[in-house]
Amino acid sequence: MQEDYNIQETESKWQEKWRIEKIFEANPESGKEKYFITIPFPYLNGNLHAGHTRTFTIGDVIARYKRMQGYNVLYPMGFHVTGTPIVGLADLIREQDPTTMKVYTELHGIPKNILPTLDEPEKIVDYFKVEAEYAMNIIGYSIDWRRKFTTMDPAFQKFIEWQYNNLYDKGLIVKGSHPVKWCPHDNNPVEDHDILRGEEATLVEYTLIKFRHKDTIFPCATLRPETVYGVTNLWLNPEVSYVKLKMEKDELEEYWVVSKEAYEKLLYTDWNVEFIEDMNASDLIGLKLKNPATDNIIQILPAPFVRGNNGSGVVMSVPAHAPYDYLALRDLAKQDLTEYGITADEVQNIKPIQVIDVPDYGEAPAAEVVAELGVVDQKDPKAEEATKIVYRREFHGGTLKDITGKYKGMPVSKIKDRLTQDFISQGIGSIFYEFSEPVQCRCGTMCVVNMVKGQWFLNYSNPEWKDKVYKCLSQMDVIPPEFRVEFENKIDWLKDKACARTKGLGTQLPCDPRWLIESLGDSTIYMSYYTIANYINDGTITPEMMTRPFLDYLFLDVGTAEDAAASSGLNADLINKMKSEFNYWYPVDIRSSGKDLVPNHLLFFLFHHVALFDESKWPKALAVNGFVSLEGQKMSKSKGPILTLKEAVDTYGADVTRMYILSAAEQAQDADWRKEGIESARTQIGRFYTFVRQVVESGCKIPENGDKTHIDRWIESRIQQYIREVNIAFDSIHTRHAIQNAFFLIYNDIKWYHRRGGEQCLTEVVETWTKLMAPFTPHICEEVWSELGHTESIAFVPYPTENKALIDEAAEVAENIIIKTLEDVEEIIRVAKITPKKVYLYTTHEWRTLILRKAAEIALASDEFVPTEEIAKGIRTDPEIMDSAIETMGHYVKEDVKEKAKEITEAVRNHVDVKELIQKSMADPTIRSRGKEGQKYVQKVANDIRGSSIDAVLSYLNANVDEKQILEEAKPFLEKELGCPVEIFDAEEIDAGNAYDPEKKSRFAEPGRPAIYIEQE
RNA sequence: GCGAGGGUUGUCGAGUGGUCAAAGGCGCCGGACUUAAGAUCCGGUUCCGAAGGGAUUCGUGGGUUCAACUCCCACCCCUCGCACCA
Repeated sequence: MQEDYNIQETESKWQEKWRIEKIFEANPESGKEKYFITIPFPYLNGNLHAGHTRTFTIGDVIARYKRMQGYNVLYPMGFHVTGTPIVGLADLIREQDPTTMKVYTELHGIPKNILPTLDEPEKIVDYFKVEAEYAMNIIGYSIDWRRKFTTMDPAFQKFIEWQYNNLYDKGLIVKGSHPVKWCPHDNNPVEDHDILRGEEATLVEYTLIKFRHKDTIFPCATLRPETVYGVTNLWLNPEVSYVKLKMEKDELEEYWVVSKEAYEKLLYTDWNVEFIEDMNASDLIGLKLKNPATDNIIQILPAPFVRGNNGSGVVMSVPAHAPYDYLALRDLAKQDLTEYGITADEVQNIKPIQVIDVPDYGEAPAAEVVAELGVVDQKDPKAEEATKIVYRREFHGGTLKDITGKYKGMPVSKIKDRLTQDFISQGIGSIFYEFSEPVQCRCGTMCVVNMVKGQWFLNYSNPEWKDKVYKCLSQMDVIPPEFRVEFENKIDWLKDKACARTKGLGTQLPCDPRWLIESLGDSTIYMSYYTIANYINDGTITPEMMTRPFLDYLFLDVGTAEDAAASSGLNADLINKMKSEFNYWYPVDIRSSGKDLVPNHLLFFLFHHVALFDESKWPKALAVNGFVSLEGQKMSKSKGPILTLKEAVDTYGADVTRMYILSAAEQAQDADWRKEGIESARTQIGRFYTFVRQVVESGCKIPENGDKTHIDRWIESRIQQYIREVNIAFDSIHTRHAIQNAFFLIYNDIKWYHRRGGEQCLTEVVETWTKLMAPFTPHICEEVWSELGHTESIAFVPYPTENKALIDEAAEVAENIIIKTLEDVEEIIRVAKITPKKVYLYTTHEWRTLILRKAAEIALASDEFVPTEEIAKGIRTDPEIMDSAIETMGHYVKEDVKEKAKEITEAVRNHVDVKELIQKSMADPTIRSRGKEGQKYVQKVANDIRGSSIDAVLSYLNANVDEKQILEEAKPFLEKELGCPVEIFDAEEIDAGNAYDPEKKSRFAEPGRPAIYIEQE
């Protein structure tokens, strides 16, 4: 073996071997179970970076693990190039934009003489696809490269056309309007990088409720449409300018009164707006109108807190639930309103109308919170706080009251969309969008929300479509499981999505070729394309052959092979062969991705699969991983900082990079890439190699007829635990936990084994260790594996599984006694600051073990006894508890579980109570003869068992170790470690007076814990 | 604001009711080895302690329990997403 492990040389050696032997080119094999794993293909507007490294490495490690488990694994890769960023990058390069030139030469590592030549999108794609493939090879990904493609390949575009034709025919592509951030000056949508101020702004959807006075509508914008049932009056601000407008949409023609600012905003909605006249607020205040939800007659009152630039400038007053309204009414009751023709009675007679039931509040939550906080009036800053509190409480805990009719009992948090839709269909509501904060374009103009009309949409809001997606999701594994609710929320949240563009690279929309298909359409079902991409790349299939009958037959089993053959010109047998390959690989077994893609790629992946494919082809599992930052800083492709995959591998090597990125954080968490961390990973790899080299050179092997020693049995037992943990961790993609067990913990035990003089299991243990690490660090493991005398690639060697026959509880209990005893002696030496001349160990009296046994017996004899770790399981499977849990719902579940847990715990405790233990113990003459000493120990045992799990006690008793013997066996080791002689006495020798025990330490001996006396120099 | 995740010992992070002063890595300190450095190995790393012990800790404040890092309530803080951008 090499004296020092040469990373670069060894890694490229194995990569070359893998490539030449084509071991990762996956073809269907009948009788062998397949595993199809995909990760989202990278977008090629830069080099692969640390974020890609993490996601792709997770995919590769799973692929390698599954391969070692015996699956036929397909791990393919393609390149995403559609959309605007690549076009934008080409523009920036052509313009020699300084930031871009700097970032792409210095951080993306593009040579200075090459970058300026990448001035067209196609050149950028051609450059980066080569770079990306190179990078993925030098890090050792086990990809089947015969299946690569880019989304601008003509054949792939035919595939996308086919997808959209099918979606269109199913009625899932529709025309409609949607709101965008818009600059009135540029007369264009503003993208995020065009925004000067308000980048964080989001579109807020208000419900507009139409209050009517004769033929004039006063539309109120609200985020809480349910409160319309509690409206007592409307508010207008006498200081604000109002206008009357003629509003037209579809067949509708209405007259609205809104603030002047609202008028400006309405111009960009899908209404036709015609200015009629200016209105004077004073003339409007006092008017009576009808609440469209309740038909109550209410009045318009003056309010200074109403802002013209917020919503429509017309505000509903809900004093029961809105502190401002409550306060304003209270303030108003003291004022003279005769100038508006409003009598004092009219104001004073207004009573809050409760709409929402909230726990802990009565009829008027707003009034209660106002009183609680001591808010003085509507100008008091505390009014804002009161509003927040009421809002939060009502939103989370509130339900609707009888007054809302058919909505009675519904939670406030769920009602908004339904109510808005119902109001719209009844002609009393509308939707109105507004920014969450002002947005200013780079040109200086304030932006508006513009409703773009006549746009093509994917009809994601379609309830039947959503239901199928829910169904699909419910049958899938989601890893980690917390993300399931995230997916459910996003499915719920998803509305129709514009799917056509005019800019960027892309495929023409077949139903309307003036448009390009939005680029996310490429990343929905392309995994199916991988299953035939090798035939496209080798020229068997040309783009012209990608006809609809062919693809329908191939992927959807629609039509016949003959039709498919006739339209494509392909041989029918060949078509059937491809079809069987597709059927072999599909569905996708797992799709693993960064969490940023949850609300888009991953969601659309599900939508498009359920829309097009048969249920048997729906994906099986989703895995989601966190981001990567660099030394605490967020990465940015276009501005930096960024660390490319290639740079990482060039500096540290593939194995180190792989191991580091997967051990830096657990899957769902964000990882921070730190130089310090990866450098330590590098030394770990070196340590691994050095250790294995020593083992190989020493040639230790279990002798044919050799008996295993205690320490051999111990290491074999320990290794089984790590094997089990690693497998469990793999199945839930806990890569960090897997590496902890497969590398660090195992290594620490191997060191201990070595230190204890173990050697005959070393080769066996090191082989297991190598196999466990092979998915993470495949190059060094291949190298070591061949050094260990194997000729086959480790990539297909069966992954270790737990061998229960090798678990040896007695060996572990015995070894723990030795470890603990050594630690105790060392601690005494340290604390007492003594230099030991000789160490004496005294094992315990049999009668103490007897007491321990009696305590355990008492506990175990009880019918109610449940070992601690079983308690939780027992509760979860108790049908009575589950029933009541389902009935009571929510947090009450936990109360029940808690009660039950208490009962069980109580039972265990009561059954090893002191009294019973004393009685049973004292019935035994051996113990009784010990008198007070015996009683004292009974007390202690009862206490210990009560205060902790008795599992440890049980395993000690089960192991039934001879302490004297195991200590004698470890004596040479202890003497070596302590650097002085060690002598061990058992209780019989002590009783017989044959033990040296000048300080009577032997009486402190307990089961599993020998007493210690250290003689000083 | 809404949704999701998270706040643990110098640091990165395990840990979901008892065996927890709390795994493992890193850093730091000390020792062994070495001509030396690195690597490697051993020990320590909250505080106190001349015998294996004790005290105080896990965002903040309350609560439940014989027992809480772990359960409940309230609050504070951090990260991500909120749409036509991939």
